[in-house]
Amino acid sequence: MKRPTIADVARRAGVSKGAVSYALNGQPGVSEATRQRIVAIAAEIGFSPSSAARALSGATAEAVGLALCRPARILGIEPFFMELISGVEAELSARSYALTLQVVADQDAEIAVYRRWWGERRVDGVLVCDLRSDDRRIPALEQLQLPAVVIGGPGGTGELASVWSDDAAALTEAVAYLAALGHRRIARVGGLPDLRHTEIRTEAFAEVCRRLGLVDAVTVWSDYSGEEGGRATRRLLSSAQRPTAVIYDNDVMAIAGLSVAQEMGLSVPGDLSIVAWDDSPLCRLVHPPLTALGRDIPAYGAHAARRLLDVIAGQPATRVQDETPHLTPRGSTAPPRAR
Amino acid sequence: MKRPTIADVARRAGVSKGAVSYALNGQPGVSEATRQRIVAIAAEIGFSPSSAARALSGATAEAVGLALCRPARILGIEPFFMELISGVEAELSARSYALTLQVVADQDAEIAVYRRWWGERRVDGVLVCDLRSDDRRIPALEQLQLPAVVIGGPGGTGELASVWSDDAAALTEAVAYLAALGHRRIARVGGLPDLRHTEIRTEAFAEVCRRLGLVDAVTVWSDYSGEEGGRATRRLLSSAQRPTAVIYDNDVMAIAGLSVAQEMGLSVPGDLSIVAWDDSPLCRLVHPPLTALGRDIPAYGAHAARRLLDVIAGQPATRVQDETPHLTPRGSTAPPRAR
DNA sequence: GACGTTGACTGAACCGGATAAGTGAGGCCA
DNA sequence: TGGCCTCACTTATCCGGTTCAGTCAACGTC
Repeated sequence: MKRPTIADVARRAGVSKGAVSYALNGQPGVSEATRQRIVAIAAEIGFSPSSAARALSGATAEAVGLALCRPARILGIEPFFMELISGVEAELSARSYALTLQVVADQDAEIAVYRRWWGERRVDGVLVCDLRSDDRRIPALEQLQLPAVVIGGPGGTGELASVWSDDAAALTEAVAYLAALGHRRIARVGGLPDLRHTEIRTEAFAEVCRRLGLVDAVTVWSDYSGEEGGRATRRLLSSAQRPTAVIYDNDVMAIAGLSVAQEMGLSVPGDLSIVAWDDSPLCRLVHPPLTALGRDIPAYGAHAARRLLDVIAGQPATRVQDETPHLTPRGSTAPPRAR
Repeated sequence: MKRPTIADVARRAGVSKGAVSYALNGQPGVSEATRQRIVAIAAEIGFSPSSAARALSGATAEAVGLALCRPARILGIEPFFMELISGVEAELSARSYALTLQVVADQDAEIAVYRRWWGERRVDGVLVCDLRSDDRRIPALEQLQLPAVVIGGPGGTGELASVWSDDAAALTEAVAYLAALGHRRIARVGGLPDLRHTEIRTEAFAEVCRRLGLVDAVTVWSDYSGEEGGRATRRLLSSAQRPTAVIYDNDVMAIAGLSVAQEMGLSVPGDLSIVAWDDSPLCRLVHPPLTALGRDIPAYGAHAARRLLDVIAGQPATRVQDETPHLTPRGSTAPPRAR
């Protein structure tokens, strides 16, 4: 089917292309009667302006990009990204912006994608996930002058705009809660150690444990996968002075940990309390349901998308704080059993 | 930063825009020496052709669209879509096609998105998920003449190209396996009843149960969420003649079902065998690990993407079969305990 | 040496919009 | 009645590529 162009609308309305453009974009320069006639004709023949042509003259692509740097296996199982995308998308499509997605293998590939997208004028800006400590993408984006919003921080985002949540406060709340229940040996299974938020959580964990006098506080690192989470748990629970509570950096590892504990004959929460980060519906699926640090991830994504549109519109690149994750106690935490 | 255009390259090379275009696209019309000089200059100043300008003259957007019609909550928790997207993306980015994503509320919104994308020339084709029985999107796409590949079937895809997997055979295999273990009362918790593949599985389930003489075969419907899956399981297990095995249409519901069974004091697999559809890593996280009908979902997505690019290139719209899901027995299935 | 052929390029048109500059009719005012 | 302004348009240009139709020099050919 031949797709109608602005010239088709103009011909049927008996006016020039320019008049049609003014009419459909709400610009002055046409009478109200003519505008309505043109709008009606456009609707009738199903005209929508070519985004390419519009981008070419208007210089705006009406699209933003999101590059994801995780293997398919982990992307699939972690609800985080899909929920984030849903939120981003809801905000974007409300303003008829498109979302362009790409999965990349590493940071260099990601930088190359940004460079290409910007060169091709395919996107007006990008959202940056998985902020790392000393992240090479930040200077690259600054150099390109590609509008961007970093999802993560605080800190390490250079001159770029960012949206961050206070993971340190959330972790502190979780540790304080466990300590109040009577736990003295708390361990943590962290995510990828070079992610900035892992670093932040690790520091906060050390700090609060020191403050509360919890001496055996140990952090082990993992890669967010269930396999690794399970292995880390097995290692922790096999040690001489095994912890009475474990905090996991995502829900998938927490579920794997729960499974390992039960397999080793430990009762949860009797022998071991478990706290998960990222309160997805998964946490309520297992038995006992997991105490979790949750937040509204689609809202987080929507927030970031909104900020990106602001930055694209020329507003200053600020660092704004999103909701702090809050603890939802469920069946997986209880006072430690006296031994 | 000012982004370089073809004119910048032409100026520095001392040739016309046309020559640059020929050189970079491997067209005849420039000498090999000049071509190499132009390519070197383009690389040096970091030129990548504007996708908008190219789309405007070449009439191809170098992008394909994917609209997802599920609430954020379910999109997030089901690994299926994210894995599918990874696979699609891998195939597309290898040919430097972009993927444009949109989450929609319902079929009408989805049709409107297709209409807009096509009108705006934003995409060259689309992938269609979640095929329904008597799907309104099919005639709409046919009418638009928008290149499309339906992920689903067989049947109900009209004149459109499709990639499908033989769910009926897979379900038959699972039932036969349970029957061989000695199960006589097998139930099934299905997904959304108006999805085509739910229908196909339901028919296959009825058929194989009839053939094997399993009279109490009952199917209940759900919405793929853990809550609903758990509720359905509770209902099934509370009935007078409770089943000794349940087949779930996705892994999330299976995990919820496992949890409900254990909560009701039933042992899995002693009192109840469980089979999950979609063998994501989740199935190996829980205890006991779930017997599952799995397949390579990223490969499925890649396959569909490849077909879409073929259709865009003008090849005939065929219906091709992908891998049939295969059963991986794990700890959640065993012969029924004699009562 | 006149003629056709080929190769290597240039110039210009075109894609479909946005938009600045120009035009002509009508109204207002002195 | 002439001059000026505003309104409602039209015309022309531009965005950055692709591509077709020339142009022009070098070459081979009889």
